[in-house]
Amino acid sequence: MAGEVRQLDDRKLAVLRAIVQDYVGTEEPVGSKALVDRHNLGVSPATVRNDMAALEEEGYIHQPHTSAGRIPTDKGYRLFVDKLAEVKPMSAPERRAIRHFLDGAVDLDDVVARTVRLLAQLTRQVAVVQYPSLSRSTVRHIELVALAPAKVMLVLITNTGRVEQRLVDCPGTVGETLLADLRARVNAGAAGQRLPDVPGLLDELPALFEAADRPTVTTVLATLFETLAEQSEERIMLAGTANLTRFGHDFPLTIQPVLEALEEQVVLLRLLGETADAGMTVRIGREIAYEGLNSTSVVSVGYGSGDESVAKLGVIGPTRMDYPGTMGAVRAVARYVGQILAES
Amino acid sequence: MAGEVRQLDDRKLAVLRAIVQDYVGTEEPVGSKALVDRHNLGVSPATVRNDMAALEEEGYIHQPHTSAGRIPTDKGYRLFVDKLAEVKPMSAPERRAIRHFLDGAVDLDDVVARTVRLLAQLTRQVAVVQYPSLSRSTVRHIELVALAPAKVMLVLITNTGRVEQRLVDCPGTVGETLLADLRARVNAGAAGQRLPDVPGLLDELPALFEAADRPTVTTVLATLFETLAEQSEERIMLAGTANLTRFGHDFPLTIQPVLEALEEQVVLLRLLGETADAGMTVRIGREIAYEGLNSTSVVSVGYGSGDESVAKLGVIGPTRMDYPGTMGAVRAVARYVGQILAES
DNA sequence: ATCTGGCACTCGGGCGTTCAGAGTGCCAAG
DNA sequence: CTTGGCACTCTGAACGCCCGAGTGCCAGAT
Repeated sequence: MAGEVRQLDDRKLAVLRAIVQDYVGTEEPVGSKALVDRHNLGVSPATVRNDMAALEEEGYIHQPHTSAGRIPTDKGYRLFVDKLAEVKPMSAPERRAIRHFLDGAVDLDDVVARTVRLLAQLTRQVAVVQYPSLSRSTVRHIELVALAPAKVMLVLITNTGRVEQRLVDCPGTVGETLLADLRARVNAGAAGQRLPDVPGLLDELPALFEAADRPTVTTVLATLFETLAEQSEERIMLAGTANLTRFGHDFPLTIQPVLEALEEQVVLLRLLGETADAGMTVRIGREIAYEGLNSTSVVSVGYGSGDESVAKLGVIGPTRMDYPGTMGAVRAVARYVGQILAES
Repeated sequence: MAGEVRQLDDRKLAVLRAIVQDYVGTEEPVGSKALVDRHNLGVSPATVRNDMAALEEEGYIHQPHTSAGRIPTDKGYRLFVDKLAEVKPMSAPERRAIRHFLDGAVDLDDVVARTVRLLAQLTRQVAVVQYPSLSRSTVRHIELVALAPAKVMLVLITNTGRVEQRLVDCPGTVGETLLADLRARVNAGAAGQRLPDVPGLLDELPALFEAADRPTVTTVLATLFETLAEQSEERIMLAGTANLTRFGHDFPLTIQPVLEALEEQVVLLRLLGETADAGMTVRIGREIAYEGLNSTSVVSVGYGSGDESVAKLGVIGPTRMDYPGTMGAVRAVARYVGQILAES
């Protein structure tokens, strides 16, 4: 275990930290002289050069050309994030601003919309917020509405305030009494339950109805289960794409695949889905499975109304990002959204 | 009236048309020689040069530098769109592809999502689709659900399949009978009516209830009217932002304000809102009120299930776009979406 | 009156050269 | 192990050059 890290004494780590900080600030390769000038390392440039050579040897930094400064590699950022950086807490005014900004929300859509904008603004990067997921939330109410003799509108309302509706084509005419009966029984069985648990709880239901009504009951239930299970309905919202213009100098090349990725809800969902349930997840450059995002980093975290997370949110930016600041913003926003959800 | 146009005989118009077409194709200023080579105009480059000088005099084209080719101005594109170009119909295979692509949609969200992606793909530009607007559609059903003694969930279902929900805090406990009564009366009065008409039709309603119930009734109705009126809930969906990378050579400058504009739902809504109700609207460059989009053009059109439009959709691209093709795609997509909506 | 070929002129952009500055690696001395 | 010194490398900006595309204008042809 000590094998690889043995090489890196404290000063080398300090040098790496300084390189990351400077590079993030200036966006330019950083040389030995600039380093000792801007951080008081207490040693000479020559010494720093030796350390840099060692760091490069180990693959933490790299120089674009001979006689240019050094740039951190993905591995360098990784070490920085894991060992060298602290999450930077938001300042009190910032926290107040966050709270104030989120407090005006009127419904779930609005909460998510405000959150994603806020996050984009705070981090000056691209923000992604997943809607509170169906699978984690519970049923608040299920409504059945007769629209036509053989058409029923199914409306599912969750505790997170989300509403899903489906049109059900029934095999035959549906009487109002049957509908009322079904509605009562479905709600009795499902209300307050977690969505994935509902099918198991209701599978005896058709047996309680008269044979003639059973086809209708099973049809409605099938649609309900479908709605419950439907992963594809997981929605996300994003904001801050204009911040992509600050990505780098070599423009169109970097930005195009990212824009493409951002349009693929599936990609974003998988991205957020890989977030660890507890704690913050940071993925850097090549660590990201999706190719188009290989030159970006993703900072994501779960948020939720209680102590468990119902959805994820995060930020996508260049690997050269301010990790402590970004992580601080992401964590703070996630907390406040959680509180807002808990209150409503 | 003939005053200004007298200058432009048929050949000059043909030259303008050729310039637009070539410039759109090559993205480079087009000179007199290239023009006669690629279009058989039957005259010499020198003649074309004279015509170009005249066109420039009139402000239809402009040259970036002495001794460069000509580029159409906004005014030139305007003339091209109004007088020189035909909407290019989709080919039969294209139409089939459109239909096929849209036919799989399962609900309104899906229809809109598919439409916007399709449009972005067809035009290789940024597509915008507005959800069928509340104000144009009619009430299919209004559902009231008691969630807690003094909390009622209001669900509004429109004929376009859209569902809006609101939580209502009532001044006192709400009995199930009252709720059922209210539900019946509200639906009796509102079902099938256009949304903006509903408040007028229901304003006598509180008088029909007992005095004790009236506060509850008015509260619920107020929320309902709010929901009906709420313009801010008009939603849009967009796709194809990755196509922005093909905008031009002078990158970040052009793209940033556009990305910013695209994130402002308000801007996009106003943009679509300015679309004429009938026919297609093309706005070019400076004609667009919003500054950030001054170097883009917008092609938009209304779509709807019947003969009247319930919402708008459109495409945003560089002023140098293939107008006939874009207009053809926009028109075709709008038609098919209308049909899909009518069927469902 | 209109078109055309010819001609002189302009200007942008590509290309090679030069030059300064930043940064390095290495070495020998502290 | 650190440090100052030194020679070396390489990029990128600046400069000048020239080619070619394109123009405007004019005089002659139709």
